[in-house]
Amino acid sequence: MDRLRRHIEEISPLSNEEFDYIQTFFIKKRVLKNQYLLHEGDDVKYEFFVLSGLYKVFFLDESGKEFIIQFAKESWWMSDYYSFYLRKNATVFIECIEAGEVLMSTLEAREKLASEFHKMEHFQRVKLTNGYVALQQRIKLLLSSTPQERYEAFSKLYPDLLQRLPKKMIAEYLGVSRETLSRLYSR
Amino acid sequence: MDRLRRHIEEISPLSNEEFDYIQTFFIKKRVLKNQYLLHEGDDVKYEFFVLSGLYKVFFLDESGKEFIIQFAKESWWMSDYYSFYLRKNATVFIECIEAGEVLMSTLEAREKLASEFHKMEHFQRVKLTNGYVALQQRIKLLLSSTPQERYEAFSKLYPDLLQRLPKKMIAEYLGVSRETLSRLYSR
DNA sequence: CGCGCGATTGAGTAATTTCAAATCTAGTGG
DNA sequence: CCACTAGATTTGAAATTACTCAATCGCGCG
Repeated sequence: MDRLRRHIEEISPLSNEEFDYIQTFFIKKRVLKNQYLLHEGDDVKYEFFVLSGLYKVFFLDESGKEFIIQFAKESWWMSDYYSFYLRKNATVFIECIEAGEVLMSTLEAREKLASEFHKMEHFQRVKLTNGYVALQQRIKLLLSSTPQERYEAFSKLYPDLLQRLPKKMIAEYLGVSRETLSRLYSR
Repeated sequence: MDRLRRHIEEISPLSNEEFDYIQTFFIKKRVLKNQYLLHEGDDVKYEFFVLSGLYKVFFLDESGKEFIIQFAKESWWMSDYYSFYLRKNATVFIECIEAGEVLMSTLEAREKLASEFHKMEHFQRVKLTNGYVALQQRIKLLLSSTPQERYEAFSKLYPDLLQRLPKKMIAEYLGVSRETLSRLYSR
């Protein structure tokens, strides 16, 4: 829980009482390697805050090919946000790559915290702002760059994930086949 | 200004006094066809709220090829958000496609409104949430779909823009060449 | 030592891009 | 009203690029 507190306080400092209360909206869960936190078709009851471990959010096209929407490491949030906010069934999977622990919380919890504490609404707004900007950067890359440039951008942005992830998954995140990615190194 | 009020009140109802105050943070500007609201390299002083007209946010790669990040029509917001929030120089252009009017406001204004009114912070958070989800949907499309599917998704999502935009620009938004897009129709 | 998984390599194929030319369209001025 | 121009769209053909499929390699683990 301490990680959550530090994470929120980077943006909105909290009193002990406040954090004690906020805490009650989260449930801790241990997650094993290869375990699914969310499966296509499920109700999306929760979003997750990563305490430890590594996870991927991905989907499959009709032919079964896999595409990774996001990775999530320590102090990152993840869910199928489209379905979470719109209360639809999940269109994506969340799978654990490295075992660890997550905090789970519901949409009701998120909204209640935001409405009761201006601070928390602010925190969420700042996080979403950063997320929005990051997604727009990724769109720019997907639109305009070669596999080579995508890989370089990824390496610069997430040098740690480069170490922790099989290349196959990086390829699925970049939108390139693993063979093409592999051939980049040889040049 | 009325459009702005209605837009905010879809999410956060306001008293007349509140809106009168909020209004003071915006400056109205007339924009002519082909006029630039933002040019690569500029300070990004403002974000824009579209009262009328149609605009595109785009960038150029090294070879001068154009890619469109977003369109903006009535009641949409636009800026180079990366540079706006991080106070960097613009990496994109904003150009007017159909003449109209916009409201301009600064980062200071946005932050001040958010901190003074929980309501406005909430409004911004909701907008950002929707934006985040929309960008994630676009990423899914860019990763996994053929030009055909992208075009169909665009048509379903923005049937009105399909009418108002030259196909060339739609191609630049979808990340396909205009020739490829053109060949889709003939089938 | 051998199995299994991920990564690499090779060859052929499919799809899109690029470049060039032709066609079409809307707006302008005579 | 017509001719003209600029821009957009379409079409054709060649070139490029990444993909697919298959086979091989490399390494860690039982």
